[in-house]
Amino acid sequence: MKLITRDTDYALRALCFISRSNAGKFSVTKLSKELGMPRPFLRKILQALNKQKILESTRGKVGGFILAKDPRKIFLTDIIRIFQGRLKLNECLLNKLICPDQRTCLLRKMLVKIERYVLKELDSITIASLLK
Amino acid sequence: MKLITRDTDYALRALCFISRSNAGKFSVTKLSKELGMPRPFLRKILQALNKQKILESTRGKVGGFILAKDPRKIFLTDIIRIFQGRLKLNECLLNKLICPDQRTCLLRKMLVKIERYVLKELDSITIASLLK
DNA sequence: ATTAAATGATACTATAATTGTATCAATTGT
DNA sequence: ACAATTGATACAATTATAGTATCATTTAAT
Repeated sequence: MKLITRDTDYALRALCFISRSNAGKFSVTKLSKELGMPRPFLRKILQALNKQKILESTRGKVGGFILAKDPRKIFLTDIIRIFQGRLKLNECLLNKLICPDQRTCLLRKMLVKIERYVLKELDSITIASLLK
Repeated sequence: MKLITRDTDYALRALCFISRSNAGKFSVTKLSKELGMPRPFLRKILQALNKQKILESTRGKVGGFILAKDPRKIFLTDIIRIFQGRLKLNECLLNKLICPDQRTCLLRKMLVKIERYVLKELDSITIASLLK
């Protein structure tokens, strides 16, 4: 039962690192050394962030990645969605419910309530807010 | 990112079913038919509940399982712990943190806050509370 | 006693998700 | 031309989840 998987974690740390050092551009090689993450894995992650317009890439020699957005506008929920798909805590219970009648299933109601809270909280977290 | 896995779900539904029908004892065969769950899997689940003193079993012909506890005293967190282990939403981030300094890592603080809320809510749910 | 139907214990298998690696093509500064 | 980069994508390894199978033991009924 984890909220955040490894790729989300790596993505967050890379984004924070890039944000902090306003140097601008970093290659995967540099970042993976700096952050101690497996290079090919980090590369796949940065490519995904690029596709989703969170990062912007330049190719060729001296290429690399820079932030494409204001860190105040990069939300934790964005990143989670990219690497973990749609945010849902209680998928398995929405079909096969304890109560035959979905409208009255108490467990579902309670889980939905919890989910709403979690999403609201996660949505209040941005890269900027993680930089202290 | 799911809060509740299949075995927890099955366990909850079986416990609710047994609680509702105050008939008392049910064999796995009966329950699996009644609830539409794979028999061997449900069996493993009921055996685990028995080991944890949530259910009580009688062996031999006409054997089966009955509740060992008041449904008001069977908590969702108990069941989750049995099938999904220790309740922790943010394991992966407790070691490899975004911030080098754990004491000041904001993400960790936020996730811990979320976790506390979720645990508190889950802990307010019992089998009895799911019976309407 | 024997048998049928149940659980206890436990090993095994299958599937899916997570966590990576590898490779070939295209781009670009020197 | 070359070296260092990213783009795209296929492949592999590991782990978690979901489920099956089997042999031993217990017990009620015949």
